[in-house]
Amino acid sequence: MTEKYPLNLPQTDFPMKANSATREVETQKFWDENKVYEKSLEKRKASDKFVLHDGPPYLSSAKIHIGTALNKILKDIVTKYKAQKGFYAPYVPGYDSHGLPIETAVLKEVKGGRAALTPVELRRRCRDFALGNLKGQEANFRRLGVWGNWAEPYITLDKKFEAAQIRVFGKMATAGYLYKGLKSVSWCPNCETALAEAEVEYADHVSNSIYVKFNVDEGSRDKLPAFVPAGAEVNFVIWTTTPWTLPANLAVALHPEFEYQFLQSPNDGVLVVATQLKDDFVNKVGLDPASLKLLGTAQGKTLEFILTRHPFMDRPSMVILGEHVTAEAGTGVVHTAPGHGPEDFEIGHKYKLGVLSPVDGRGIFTAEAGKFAGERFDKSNMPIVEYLKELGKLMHHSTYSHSYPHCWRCKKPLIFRATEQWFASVDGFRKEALAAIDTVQWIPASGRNRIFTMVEKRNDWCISRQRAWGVPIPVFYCKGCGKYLMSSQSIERVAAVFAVEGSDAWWEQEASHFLGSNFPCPTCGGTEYTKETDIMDVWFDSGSTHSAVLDAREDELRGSPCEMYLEGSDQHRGWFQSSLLTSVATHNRAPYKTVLTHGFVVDETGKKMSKSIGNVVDPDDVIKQYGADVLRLWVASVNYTDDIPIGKNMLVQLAEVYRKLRNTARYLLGNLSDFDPEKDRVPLSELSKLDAFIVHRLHELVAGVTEDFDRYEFFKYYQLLQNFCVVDLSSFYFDIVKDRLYVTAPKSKERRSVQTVLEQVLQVIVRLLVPVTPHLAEDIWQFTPEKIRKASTNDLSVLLSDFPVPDMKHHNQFLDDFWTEVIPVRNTVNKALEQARAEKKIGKSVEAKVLLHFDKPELAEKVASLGNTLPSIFIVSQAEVTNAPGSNGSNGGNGKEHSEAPIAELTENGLKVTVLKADGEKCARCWKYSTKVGSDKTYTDVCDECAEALPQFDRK
RNA sequence: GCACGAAUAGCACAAUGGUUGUGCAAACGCAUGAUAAGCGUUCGGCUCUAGGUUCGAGUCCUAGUUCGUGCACCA
Repeated sequence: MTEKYPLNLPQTDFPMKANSATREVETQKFWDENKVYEKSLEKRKASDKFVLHDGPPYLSSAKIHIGTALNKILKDIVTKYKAQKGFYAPYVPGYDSHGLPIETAVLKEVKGGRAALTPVELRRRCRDFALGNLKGQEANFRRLGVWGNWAEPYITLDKKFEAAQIRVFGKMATAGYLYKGLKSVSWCPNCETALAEAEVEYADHVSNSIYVKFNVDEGSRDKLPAFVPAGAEVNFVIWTTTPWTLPANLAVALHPEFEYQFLQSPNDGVLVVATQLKDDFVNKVGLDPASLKLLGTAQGKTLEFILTRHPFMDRPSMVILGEHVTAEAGTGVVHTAPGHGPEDFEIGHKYKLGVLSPVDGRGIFTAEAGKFAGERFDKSNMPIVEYLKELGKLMHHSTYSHSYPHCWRCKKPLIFRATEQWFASVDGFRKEALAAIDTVQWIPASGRNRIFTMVEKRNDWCISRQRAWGVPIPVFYCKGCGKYLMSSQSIERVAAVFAVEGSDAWWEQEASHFLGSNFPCPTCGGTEYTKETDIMDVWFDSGSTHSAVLDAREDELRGSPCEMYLEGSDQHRGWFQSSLLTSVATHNRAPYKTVLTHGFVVDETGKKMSKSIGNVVDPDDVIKQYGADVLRLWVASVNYTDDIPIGKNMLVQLAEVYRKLRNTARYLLGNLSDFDPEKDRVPLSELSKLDAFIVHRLHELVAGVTEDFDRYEFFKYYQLLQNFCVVDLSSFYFDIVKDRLYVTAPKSKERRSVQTVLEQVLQVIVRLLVPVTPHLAEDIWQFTPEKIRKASTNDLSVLLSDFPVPDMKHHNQFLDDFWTEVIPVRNTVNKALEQARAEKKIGKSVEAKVLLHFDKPELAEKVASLGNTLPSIFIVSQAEVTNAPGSNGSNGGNGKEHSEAPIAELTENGLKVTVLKADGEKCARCWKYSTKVGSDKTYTDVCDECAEALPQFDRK
């Protein structure tokens, strides 16, 4: 194009295209090399702290998934914002490195399994595996733009961490909160270990449903009601969905208050079932109701102590009473196996039935199971059913779908198994824990009830695991008397060794290595010990971070309690709870002041993500295609308290918004290339109504987003910021002001006024972008002219800058009201112009002149008050208010009567807009139409304004 | 099964009990001096359903549906 006349076109090297794949990585390198995170801490080290304590992600995989990315990004948004607000806001990332899933994953690769390795070898492999995954996860996290102390993360396998954890255990032990006991616990036969409640999840499962007859023993005949005929065969009928637990059966339970019917059947003798369940039973089993004769009824409690014969084991099974028997399903006669159910265990204890648990750790029947010995529990369901059938004890067999407990790690069905385990007695400090919950701010507030009811109802915490990869339970057994040793001194000795040698020492060294040769047993005085072989539940590891990290790194993290824990809502039963319990047990306080939770990531249709459906979004792919900032923008755009959707469609839109933000910045930078704030700023009081309005809107924006960030409602920030950029700036202010920027003399006050506003906008926006899109913010900052950077803080990195503070002196209610009325006028004018355009009467709006006639004189006056700036508001060449006092010809019109006919007319909301062809000729420079074109002697094809401006341009 | 939460345009989010809105997307157009940009117009909603309170309900109440989360599960 011919550069005939000079213009002030935008000048900037800030690229329109983000090129995120390389540019973001460069930016991150810049932050690393310049130690921006460390500098931010240094700058704030004397300030109030805001410590967000990282919940450690589990190191079972080297790649993070989208939910983990979301979590880390949320944390980073919070810490970056708090740092900008002037807080000392360190972030120490952590990793959860022990535990069953890692051990299982490692063993999968070992030929010969567990037996092929010594515990120490196995542990070394687990360690390598975990640390390898750590590398991968760290790279993933850093690529997200998350800042923090990556050089010194915390890792639960760290020696000092382990020592601290042992000391937490010690404090709980000496407080009397830990004990060893025989209980029926959830057991994963696949993982060969006990599980805590938090590790159990329910999933649909198809079980065998069987009805089995328990024949009354001859010896108990006299205990039966009198109406039972002598010599009759009497059968209590139980229902169960786990045939494999029958070998462990020791009793049948009735409800003491239920009424039981004695039914004479044609082929099965006298059947005993609860009255309430009789119809259901008859129906399910397929008996003919007419063939049954009711002999009489008896209350459950009258039938206690009757002995029945176990259907296939040579022993009696006694009738006992229990309140846990329900009338919801089955027969009201409950098969009771104390070794395989918590309720059965308790009732068994009451009746002194003993505990029979004929299943080993791998789920294989032991010799106690008789003919089923050697069989895996789940493989023996059918053989047992077949056997019952053979014996004539089976009344009915079908399948039954219900939800059933599964191991949340390996996803396989669990069993209940009575074993000796270590427990933390939640009862011992439940009251304190509940009180501590109410000292915490839960966001959203429903989290409080969630954890409260969980803690209120939870049973003792089973903290022992029969595995190798973890921190050992630091307990010794006296060889002399067999009693266990768990004193503050003995535990401290373990901690001291671990701090130096790590917990491998437990497997490498003898007990004397810890206790010395003269540590007398408090019971018998013996000095020879063996070591406990169980390790601690990993939840105890991560539950100890408040001590092992917050307290242990007090210089850096200022100790427990910290300001915030921020995790997915599943952690109410996980980390939030384990941390709370250990913190309350040792310090009688919560380890956090605020707990913020988010929901789970789902696909765009609201479905859970799963590999089998193939709707999984990989954060890596998003970053490759769009960059980390777009992913971060996604995090900021959604209301994370509920399910959080993500998908292709959303990402495309987010990328658009990102581009809009980027181009907004590019416009600002381009038009500020020649602006020196020190010399060129125009005082606020001298700005036009339009310019001052944008400053006002900017102030409103800052006030709004500050509130949003303080409430952690980032999606509101996202909306506000986007609306400001699109509605206030791009389609309104930028569009209007372009002409002034490009056309007026470089140093003219009109142009400097706009630049004054643009500079303010830039200074604010670039800072508002920091928490969510730090790469973009930094990119903008690095392309900001030196003079403008100097005008604020001239920080090396924008991440070191302060968050803008809303400034009331920029608030202007008058202008707010004014433009609230005038902007709709502009919209109406746009519609009228569009009519003319649709009829091909005009192309650009500057080809038009508009006449405005208002029903309301006040509004006419208001609009007319914009004076000669009125045409620019509509981006037309001339605009007149025809019914405002004194408006005649003063608004860019030529004062003549309009000779041409209107090319479009529109009446709307009390405003009539008439569109005419613009008066005069097109100015060769500013492209507006003017009757003054040609009036200048030097510049013969331009308008008067251009002619006036041109001499002020430097000749090139 | 119980509890809690949610449901507004294709998508993301708004709306002190008072005319359902913003952006994106889509369609059409303008422009070509923010240019792999920009602007305009248009389209798009029985605010999940059914009742109720109210002068007036997206909003409050009741019941239900769907989704989600948590808890409990049948021995």
